[in-house]
Amino acid sequence: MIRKSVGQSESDFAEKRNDEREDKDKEIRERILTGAEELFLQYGFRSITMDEIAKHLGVSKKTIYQHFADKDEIVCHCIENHLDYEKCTANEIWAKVSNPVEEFVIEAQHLKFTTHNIHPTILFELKKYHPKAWAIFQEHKEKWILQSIIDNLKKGMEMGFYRSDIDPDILARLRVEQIAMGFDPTIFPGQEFVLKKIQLQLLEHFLHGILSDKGREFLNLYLQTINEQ
DNA sequence: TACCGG
DNA sequence: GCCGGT
Repeated sequence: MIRKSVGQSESDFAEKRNDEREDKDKEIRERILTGAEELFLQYGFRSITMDEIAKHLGVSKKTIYQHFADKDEIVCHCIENHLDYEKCTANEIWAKVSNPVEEFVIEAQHLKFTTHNIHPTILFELKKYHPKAWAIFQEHKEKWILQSIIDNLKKGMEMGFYRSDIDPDILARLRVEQIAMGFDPTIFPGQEFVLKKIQLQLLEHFLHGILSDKGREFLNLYLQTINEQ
């Protein structure tokens, strides 16, 4: 009995120390990922080297490679983190807005905010040099973004903000590809076009194609009150 | 930090 | 020559 309880408390200690080490590992992993993401977003994946990530964080490359197998793994985790974050903010926006038109507008503002200062060729670097991360992004687009836009369109039709004769499954895909197109530097060369202006134009064009009279009235009034603030 | 190999 | 990986 006694031996058992001593043994247990020893293993408790060991377990506790183990937990603490795992927490530390998690912490440094997250630090590496956030640091890398900052650099990637600003300069792109290709131009940022492992040396620069290490220097940016004030750690050695060795430390980084103790936590990640290679650069590709870091890129993939950055993408996953970023997509989780996007899901969270989308849910927060959905909880706050009063109708689907407002959701589109707030989403676009958020997109404008998050894409402000990001490197325009980032998505095409993913496709070319990090196909695994690209696949993660594509799946997110296909499953999650598409579905939330379909939901938005259906809800807007129910509420009478969108025309009743639109096909949500078709137009949701149009909208998804439209957003992607806005990021395509082969279509909109970065030197000539400003990302946020492109996305805003595309959204307004899309919205005016699906709005009912009621929806258009709301949008005009809504944009007016926003611009006054 | 220096070095190798792609 | 550069950069990921050791």
